[in-house]
Amino acid sequence: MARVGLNAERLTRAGAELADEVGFDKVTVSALARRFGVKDASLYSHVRNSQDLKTRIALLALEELADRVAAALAGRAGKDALAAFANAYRDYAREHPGRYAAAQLELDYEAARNSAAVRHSRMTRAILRGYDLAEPDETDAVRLLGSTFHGYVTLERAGSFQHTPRTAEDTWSRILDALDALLRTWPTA
Amino acid sequence: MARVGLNAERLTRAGAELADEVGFDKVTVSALARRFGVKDASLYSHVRNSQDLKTRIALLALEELADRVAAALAGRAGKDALAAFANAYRDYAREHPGRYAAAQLELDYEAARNSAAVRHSRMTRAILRGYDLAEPDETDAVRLLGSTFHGYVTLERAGSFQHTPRTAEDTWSRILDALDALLRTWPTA
DNA sequence: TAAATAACCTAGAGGTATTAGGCAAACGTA
DNA sequence: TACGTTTGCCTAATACCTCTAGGTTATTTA
Repeated sequence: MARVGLNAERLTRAGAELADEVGFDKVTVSALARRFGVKDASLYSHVRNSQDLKTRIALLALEELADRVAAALAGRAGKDALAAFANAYRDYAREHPGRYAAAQLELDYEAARNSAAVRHSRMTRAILRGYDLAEPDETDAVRLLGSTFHGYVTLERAGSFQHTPRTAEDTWSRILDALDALLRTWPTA
Repeated sequence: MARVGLNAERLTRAGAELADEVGFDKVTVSALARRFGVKDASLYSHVRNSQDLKTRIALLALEELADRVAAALAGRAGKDALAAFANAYRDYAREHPGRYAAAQLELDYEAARNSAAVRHSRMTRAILRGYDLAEPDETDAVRLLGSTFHGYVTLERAGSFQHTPRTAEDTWSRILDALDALLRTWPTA
């Protein structure tokens, strides 16, 4: 029988594409096998199980996203860096909804520790260097930015901003202004 | 055969409990049938299908959450109202993780329009009355608050804030301070 | 080129979603 | 109270999806 040449990496990539096409929750071992023209059982030589496959897609998405953010951040500082970071994040979510959803998968401690999630938090901290915040304010600000960006992207994708004439685009840009202003005048405890 | 006395509402409530116990994504028709000691097929007289069941749970959660927020908001204004709103939101998510996840389900336009989601956005606007923002700033602020609170609660539940000694509690309270300050001095375009 | 390895297959068990059709309990009514 | 109707729950059956065990064959390597 002709061999297709499967391996964990090809499966992960194809799984990510599938996620963007039909939604991360609809990525199944069966659907992926179908896409390669092989039987379901054949995939189990390459990935441990369905959960393992999903985790791999999540890790791939985290890496890709971190790469993009890193590229966007290069050579920028202050509000410029803030906007570049935020836009890289939002654009990725819009271009790759399935992958973005995958990146939200809850990883266990060990997996998270070794994932690009670490790069993400380091890069967020890097942005804040332009704003001169001492600990624990910096940690609080990291969490604020992470929450706001993630929350915004999630709500936008869910269509929550479609009920008023104000575009998601315009609000986004004003929110970046507002966060920049906030970081420059971070209230002391 | 003894009748258990099922109906859509009891199923929805039990489904919500199940969601809190085992996670919203693990709420299945089978699991719910098991819980009532009946066959899977029996549930289909009361809910159209699995999707319908999940939507009902989502709508229930939205109502409950709106009720809580409304109660928390009563008689408060300004930062007091902001904190009450935010805490009601976060507390609900912590007490009812499954229901909170359900409330995030993407509803179609029609369902959203008739759901408590409308009350939510009205209440968010009510908070902002204490801050004197004109349109479109008010809409932008509504979106900022929604994004930040939702994002924070989601990331906290995912364990994203467990990797540093700073508690999620402390950061939360500082973020409320920061948002309050930001709303009071919202930057003009 | 024979042995070892790896890639894919068949078979099958078990779980979930859903439809169709049946029987019996509960209810309304004469 | 008996009778018909409604409706709650059941059985049966189809269709996917997940995953394991064990086999066959293509490819690699000694």
